[in-house]
Amino acid sequence: MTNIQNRGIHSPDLPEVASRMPEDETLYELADLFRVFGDSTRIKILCSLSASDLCVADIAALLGMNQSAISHQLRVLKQARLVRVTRRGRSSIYGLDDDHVRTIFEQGFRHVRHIAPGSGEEEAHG
Amino acid sequence: MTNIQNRGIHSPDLPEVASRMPEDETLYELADLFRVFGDSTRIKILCSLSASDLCVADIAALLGMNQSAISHQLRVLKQARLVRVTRRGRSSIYGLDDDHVRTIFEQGFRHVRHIAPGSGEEEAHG
DNA sequence: ATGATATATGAATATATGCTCATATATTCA
DNA sequence: TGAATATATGAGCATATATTCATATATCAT
Repeated sequence: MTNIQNRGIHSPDLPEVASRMPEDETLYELADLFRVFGDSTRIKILCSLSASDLCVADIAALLGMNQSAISHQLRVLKQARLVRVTRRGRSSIYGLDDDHVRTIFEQGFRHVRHIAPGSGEEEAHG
Repeated sequence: MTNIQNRGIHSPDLPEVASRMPEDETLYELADLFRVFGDSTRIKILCSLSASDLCVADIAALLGMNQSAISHQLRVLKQARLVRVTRRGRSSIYGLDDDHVRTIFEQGFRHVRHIAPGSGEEEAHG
């Protein structure tokens, strides 16, 4: 029989899918958030801070990078509300802003390690 | 010899932090993973696919973008193992690869909803 | 005040990346 | 077979971005 397999819109679910899409603004914010995680320097910084609050010089020393680069990236992280900063004398002490950061981080970790979420214990890097 | 407040390494935890840092390779993979989430087009694609498996043309129609752009991004998502593809006739049906994707995605959602909108500097969306 | 230390920031640059266009590949149907 | 449809891909361009360098700002010690 002349069964029409594919013409125009292919999935009958498409209107349903469209109706379930969040606001564009929300999706942009989401992409912005993940983009901040999507750089190895920032990942290393977040990973360090998940272990302990640290000043800029310590982070730079830990990562073997220059102070300016770290400071620039800390600004990005701060603007994204992923880290908070407290002035302490001459130093700025940075720390993770909240536990969402840790959670997102660890989910990504599980993914790259191919470990099922919510399964057994895992080395806490934070 | 007066009291030395800060010289060289500032945090006594620094060696401990260093010892807890994962392998560089792992951190690069983690950044690579998040970078894939860090684009609004790919986020929209993932969001669509979290509702239903879809062919390329449907995704393009849904997002109002041209087929080539979507295809290029689907390749990125496939290489990152965030989506899987099944050939069905002339169409390629894409779907989320596993539930990690959904979980990471939803954690991000919680974060952006948790942050008070408009309370910080924001960049242009891309 | 001066000098030393710690961090922040603007400009410049090199690289990365997303999109478009044109085209190639793959599949279905007449 | 050839036409039509669906997707994939390479090249080129425009934009974004991560780093470095130089320098500004802020704090502490003398």
